[in-house]
Amino acid sequence: MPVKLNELFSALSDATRREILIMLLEDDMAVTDVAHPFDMSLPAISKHLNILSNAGLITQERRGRVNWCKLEPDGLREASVWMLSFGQFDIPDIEDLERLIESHIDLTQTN
Amino acid sequence: MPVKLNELFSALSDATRREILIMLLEDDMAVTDVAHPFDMSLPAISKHLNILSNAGLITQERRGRVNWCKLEPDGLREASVWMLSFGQFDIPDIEDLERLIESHIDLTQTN
DNA sequence: ATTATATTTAACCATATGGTTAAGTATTGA
DNA sequence: TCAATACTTAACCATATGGTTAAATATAAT
Repeated sequence: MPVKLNELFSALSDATRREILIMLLEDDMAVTDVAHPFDMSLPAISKHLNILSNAGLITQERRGRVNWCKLEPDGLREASVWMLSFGQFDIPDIEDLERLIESHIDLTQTN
Repeated sequence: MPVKLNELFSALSDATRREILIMLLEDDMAVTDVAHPFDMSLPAISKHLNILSNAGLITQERRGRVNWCKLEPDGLREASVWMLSFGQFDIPDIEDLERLIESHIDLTQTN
């Protein structure tokens, strides 16, 4: 099942969903725990997680009554290939990248 | 003026707009010429071009009565950094990338 | 068996999105 | 000057999106 660029980019276009991805970078999480930091209802978060699943960015695995959410890093690959293949810009400086990875602050841009 | 990830990813989530970007990869184009291959009204294309402009993906420069559209490749950089900094996946194989760049077929995915 | 926990589903709502057609604005050409 | 060209703007419409609350479901704990 090929990743769909529409759904992939659309999933990434929402700040809440990007924040969820960043949280999942740390560790797998239950839905309730994903929801906790957000000023938003649980059903709203549940919807966001479905959108991320459909975009192939996360997977969910139910064990008992908790649904574990796990980052699916391969999901980003297709979009990154699409963008890189524009080839008009350099791959960003590796040190900038490392700095970004170390502190995720720059990733959490909310708009 | 920092690029906004919401607007950037949202702009990229539409197949028409991605096709427009690919067209502009070849050369700058007038609005009418951008619109030509699409089965869609001129105002619709005009709106898409505005969205791409606001996302920083293109610039428009009016000379006389024609509005020239130009790809702004730096616009993609911020989103690519965001994605690459997830760092969980390898930068795609350079040969895959070159193959993609040579034939844009894989870029024109319509969904 | 009953209750609490974890989550999804359903119904609803306001606003955003992507399209349309019709009218408006410049600029160019005859 | 008048008409054609190259757009943009306005008004509208259907559907999508992102949120809500209330009810339903399934598992776990008492």
